[in-house]
Amino acid sequence: MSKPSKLSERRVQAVKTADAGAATSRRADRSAERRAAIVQAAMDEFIARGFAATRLDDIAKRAGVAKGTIYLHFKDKESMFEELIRTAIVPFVGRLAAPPPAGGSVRDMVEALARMFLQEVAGTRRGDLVRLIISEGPRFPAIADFYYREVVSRGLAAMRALIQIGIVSGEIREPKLVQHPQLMIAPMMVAVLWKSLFERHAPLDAEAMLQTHLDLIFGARRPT
Amino acid sequence: MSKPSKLSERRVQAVKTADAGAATSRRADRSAERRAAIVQAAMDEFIARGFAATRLDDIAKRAGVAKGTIYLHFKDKESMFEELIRTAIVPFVGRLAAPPPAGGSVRDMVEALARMFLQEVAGTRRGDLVRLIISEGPRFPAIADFYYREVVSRGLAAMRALIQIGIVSGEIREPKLVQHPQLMIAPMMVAVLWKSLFERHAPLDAEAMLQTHLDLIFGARRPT
DNA sequence: TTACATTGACTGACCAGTCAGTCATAATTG
DNA sequence: CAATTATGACTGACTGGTCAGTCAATGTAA
Repeated sequence: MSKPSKLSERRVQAVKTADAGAATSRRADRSAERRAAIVQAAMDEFIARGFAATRLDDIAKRAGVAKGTIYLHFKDKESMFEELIRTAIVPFVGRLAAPPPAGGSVRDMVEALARMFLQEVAGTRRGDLVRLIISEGPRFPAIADFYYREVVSRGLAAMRALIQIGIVSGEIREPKLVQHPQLMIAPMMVAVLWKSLFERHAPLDAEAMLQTHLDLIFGARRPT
Repeated sequence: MSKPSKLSERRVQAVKTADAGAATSRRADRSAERRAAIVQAAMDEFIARGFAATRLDDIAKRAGVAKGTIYLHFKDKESMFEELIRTAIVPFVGRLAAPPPAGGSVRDMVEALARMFLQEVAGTRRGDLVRLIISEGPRFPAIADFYYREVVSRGLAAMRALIQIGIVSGEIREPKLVQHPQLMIAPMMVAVLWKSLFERHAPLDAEAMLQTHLDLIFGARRPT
């Protein structure tokens, strides 16, 4: 690149005058906005049509941008798709690791996690994202790998830890459960797919199903 | 490919001899064979690549047939896909309805069903078919409808009936389960998807998981 | 020979990716 | 500060390749 000697001063000035502290020029702002629009539009299109059937022209139109602009931000359709999904997953990983909502009982903790999941994933765009990953996973091993590493294995590990605690404390009677944390997650998975595929055939009360599931694992709640 | 002049005589003879009486001409036979080859090839390609990314040229090549031949059997790519999936599902529906393997306990019946499912679906081409339906369902509502009507609703109804019996007989303690037969199926679903997506990251012992699942619902087995 | 099945070259629509040109903005100069 | 020049983000018409679907020619059974 070239000498950024005076440039930096200018920038600093602009910052001092115009904006609330971030060191961004107008151009960079606009560029970032556009990138965000493209990401949003691409997400919608890929979810609606899948990778192969999605046209970059449609993404561009939806983002209010010329097709060429897409190629200023992404190498090609394929890497755009992969980067997109990675980007969408990352913030969710934070959620998984961050809040160990230390309620009293293991059941309460599991319930809180599961509710959060149902709330924020099932029946939302994120749910469709899960379906998209299931769809395209085999053809994009990089994505399947990433998803396994960042979400599945972590999620299962967290669940396994909770189960372990539950077994030690006596809340969970079935010790083999620790070997199959997938069993804890399975109904949530089914809920996500159901909402995405069959909701209009037969609406699913995921909350009620969750309660029944928890009753199976922790024993039915004593009616207070 | 050279002149098969005598070959035809041969064939006719073969038919007269070997054929078990069905009134099929040589032509009809060949046509049926070809159709079967196309169906097989198309299934493989669609499973491997999804609808949009599958090329009819590839299907034709794999089936050992010219592309035009496909259009003698199917109207176009789309209806071919739909018909294909319908055809693949139908025989499986028979299985669902047919064998009420009247073992003694409900647990044994559920276990038999689940094992059959794991054996014949998880980790096989049929499992990939399930994944394919999940993938393309939203873009082929006709297929999602068909699948819901013929497989999902029937499967759940059958499971619900079993659960009802289990509750009445006291084998199942949780009465709410009858409202959520999906809970019975969920681990099987997860097993199918797991095999298809994550088997190479972490192999899943679906049989063991099933046992744990059944123990959760029916209570742990008394060690004999 | 007739009637039907099969073929594969061909067509036209479609679409990912390119690039020469435009123009708002940033930097420099007076 | 205004005038001038440089930059690079952005555009969209264009290209080359791909692929669903067609059909005239050819092969095969009846």
